[in-house]
Amino acid sequence: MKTSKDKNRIPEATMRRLPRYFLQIKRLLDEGSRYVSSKKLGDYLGVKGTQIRKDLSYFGVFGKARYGYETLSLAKAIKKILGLTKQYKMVIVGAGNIGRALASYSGFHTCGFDVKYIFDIDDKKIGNIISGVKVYDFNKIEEILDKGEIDIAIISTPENKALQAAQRLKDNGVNAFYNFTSAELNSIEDVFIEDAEISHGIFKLAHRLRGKWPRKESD
Amino acid sequence: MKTSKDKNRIPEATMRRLPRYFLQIKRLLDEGSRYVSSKKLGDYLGVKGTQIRKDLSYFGVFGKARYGYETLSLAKAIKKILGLTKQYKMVIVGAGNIGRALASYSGFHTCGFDVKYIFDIDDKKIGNIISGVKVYDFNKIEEILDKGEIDIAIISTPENKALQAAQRLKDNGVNAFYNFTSAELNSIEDVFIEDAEISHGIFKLAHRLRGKWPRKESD
DNA sequence: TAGATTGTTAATCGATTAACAATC
DNA sequence: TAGATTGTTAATCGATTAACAATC
Repeated sequence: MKTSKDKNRIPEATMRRLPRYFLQIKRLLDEGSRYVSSKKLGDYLGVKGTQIRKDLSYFGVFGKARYGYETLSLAKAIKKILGLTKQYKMVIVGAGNIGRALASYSGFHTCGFDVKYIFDIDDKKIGNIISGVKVYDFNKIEEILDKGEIDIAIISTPENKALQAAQRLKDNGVNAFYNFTSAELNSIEDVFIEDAEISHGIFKLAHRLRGKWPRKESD
Repeated sequence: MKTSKDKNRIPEATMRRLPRYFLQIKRLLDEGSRYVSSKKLGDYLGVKGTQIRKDLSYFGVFGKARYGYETLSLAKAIKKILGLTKQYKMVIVGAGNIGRALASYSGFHTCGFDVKYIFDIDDKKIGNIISGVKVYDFNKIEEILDKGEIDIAIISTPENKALQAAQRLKDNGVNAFYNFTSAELNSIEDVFIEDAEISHGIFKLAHRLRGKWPRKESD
């Protein structure tokens, strides 16, 4: 496991907030706001102004005293930080309920994430078209994918197939995984993993409902 | 915003790990393991043994020196902590791609989360049955729901409808929300909110692919 | 017993925030 | 100018982990 002890490393907490900053700034842009202060942006998101200024300072993003941040250039800066200036090619592995929903998810396409292939092992699904994307036989994946062609794989298989699927994708040159199963993919070396297991969130809600605190992570 | 400064408060970071502990222990139970050490459990999850022992100590969960933790009683303890000993009644608001996938998501039902109603405002969807659950007219929600009947609402509407939908649900006695939209629901007072916006995760992956660090949040 | 593993303490590390001089 | 807001420093707060006596 390659851990960077880089002094210039971006704090994880900052990275968790950045997508929310980005989406809120896009909303402000849509409304025609030209400037936004860290205070005002923070109020929208339940974050303190100092926090936002500090987060942005890691990236050398500068506002103007008295005016705040220019929305358009801030949006561009965060877009660059988040790596949204290039296109990403994705595959979805597992054409179940979640996989199909993700294939149709508009948020990917509008931000430069293109689903190129969907894979499954079910003959009834292979050959189908989901949101304009064809379902291929996962067992023929080596014939279909060029090495290095795919940037990100979404894993939406049954839990007990997730690890072997991800490993096989890695062997084919994929090294970023968005994992929607509850499987632990930690054992795969030298790849990026983002977990998005749905039941985790509902467990946390259940805990808070029982215990009655706190309302949000950020509280 | 009611923020507990309780000294006995469970750290957020602990709460984020607990669901993963729970699922891994269930896997171990399925394999027939009767005991597991904090070291071994941690190795499965990429977490240090001390971390696990500390997390569990907040809840007064005790292992046995030399043996570790008894899997069955540990599973029961975490189940209780997470509030999974009771049933939760849910509604899904928005019968789009994500809403339909969630209605069919087996992870909810098997853990005691029951989807009672699905709501939408589209006449073409109202009256349909999705995974055995009927789609109702959101505009008649007050006639359909008894106050206090519903524990958790899943928000899977378009972004620009999310806030008003959640507010209307709150007015009908719902005070926990699992938000799958990118809308910010912070402005609703005195409710529990868990965000699960899909694009946030893919943004973080894109950032790491660009910058090449770090592989996982936990690294 | 011997040794593996516990729960807890204290040290370290990282993230948040109050305070404030600089500045537009 | 006057005052709002910035970027940064230093203090605080919270989370992780090394160390270790206790214990099964």
